[in-house]
Amino acid sequence: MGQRAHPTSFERLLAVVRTIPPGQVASYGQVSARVLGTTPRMVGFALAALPTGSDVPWHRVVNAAGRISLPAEGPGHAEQRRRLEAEGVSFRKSGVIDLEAHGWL
DNA sequence: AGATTGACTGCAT
DNA sequence: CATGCAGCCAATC
Repeated sequence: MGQRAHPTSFERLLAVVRTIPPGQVASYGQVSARVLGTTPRMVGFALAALPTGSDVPWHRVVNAAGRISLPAEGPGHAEQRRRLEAEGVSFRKSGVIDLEAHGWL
C-alpha cells in the first residue's frame, strides 16, 4: 500500500477539527492557524470533501463572524445549526453564534 | 503549465 | 450594515 509516511495538511486540519469540544465552535481561520502552511479556504475545502458519517465534527466550524458559512439555501446549513443547538450552542436573533460564550479558546 | 474556484479573512469604501 | 478587493493554498479543468 503506497501511503505517505506522514499526514497531509488536509488530514492535519481534520485532526484539529476533531479536537474541538462539543458545545464549542472554532472559525476556519482558527483551525488553519493550527496547521502551518494552510489557509481558511483549505479548511472549508477539507470539510466539503468529508464523507458522510465521518467522525469529524464539521458542524463546529463556522466563519470568523460567528455565522454558518454553508449556503443558507442548502440542506447543510440547517443541519449544522440543528447539530450545534443540540450541543447547547445558542444563536442570536440574527443567526450569529455568541463566540464569547461558545468560541473555542 | 495557466486560469479558475472555493463551507475564508481583514481592511477599505 | 452592504460591497469590493487582495491574499491565501490546493484541487480541477
